[in-house]
Amino acid sequence: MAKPIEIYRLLLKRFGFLNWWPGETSFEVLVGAILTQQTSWKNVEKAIASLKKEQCLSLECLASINIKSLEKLIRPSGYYKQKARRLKDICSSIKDEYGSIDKLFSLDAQALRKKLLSYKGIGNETADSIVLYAANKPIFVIDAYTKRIMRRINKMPIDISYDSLQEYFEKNVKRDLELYKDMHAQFVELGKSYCKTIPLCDNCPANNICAYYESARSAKQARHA
DNA sequence: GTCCAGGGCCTAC
DNA sequence: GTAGGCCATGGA
Repeated sequence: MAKPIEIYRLLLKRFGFLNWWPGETSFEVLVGAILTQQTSWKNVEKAIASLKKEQCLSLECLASINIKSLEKLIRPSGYYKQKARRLKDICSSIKDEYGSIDKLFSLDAQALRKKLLSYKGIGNETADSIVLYAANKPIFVIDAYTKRIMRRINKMPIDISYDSLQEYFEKNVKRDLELYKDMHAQFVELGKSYCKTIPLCDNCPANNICAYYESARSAKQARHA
């Protein structure tokens, strides 16, 4: 089994540090996390730009905006009716319960995760993305790419649960904010570039990474022999 | 024209 | 508790 940190080192060498999820504010990151569900980041950027242009990228504005206006603004991010309704409701709830994003983010990681999961429209991955990238608390984000890659490299079962895989990473990777951020980004980068929906492909660079890892391990074993 | 993206909810079994 | 359907735009 390749250790997660070893896979990460290979990816880091391949892609370089990714400085993922550039958002001007933690609130922008939170909004982006919801809008990017099953949607390419480029389309999310368009929606965020519209919100900024209308000066509505704030908890107060999104909590009170007319729903049709919001739908129009975030339309490029897809599922726009659903996302508009959920985004507005989530912002209203946060505003009523906490008054500000900072107050919400002052909860500890697990309490924050639990609170986020109680909002309709925020599931495991979105909650963890917000905890990690918006609230800056180290929690490991699992996504479809991570699952596929771990299946490919470490023969993890395809139907492994979110919680189990998260537990595996958090048990095997030193809890470090920047490491957790970049490691998830690296997995996504690899998945985006090469893995797509092919569960086990030939001539895929992910396999090169596997091969690279295997040869490195063989070399190490040879040295110790 | 077809496929799919930095998911999650609801319903049926 | 889980498989299947649904939500929808825009780029490759």
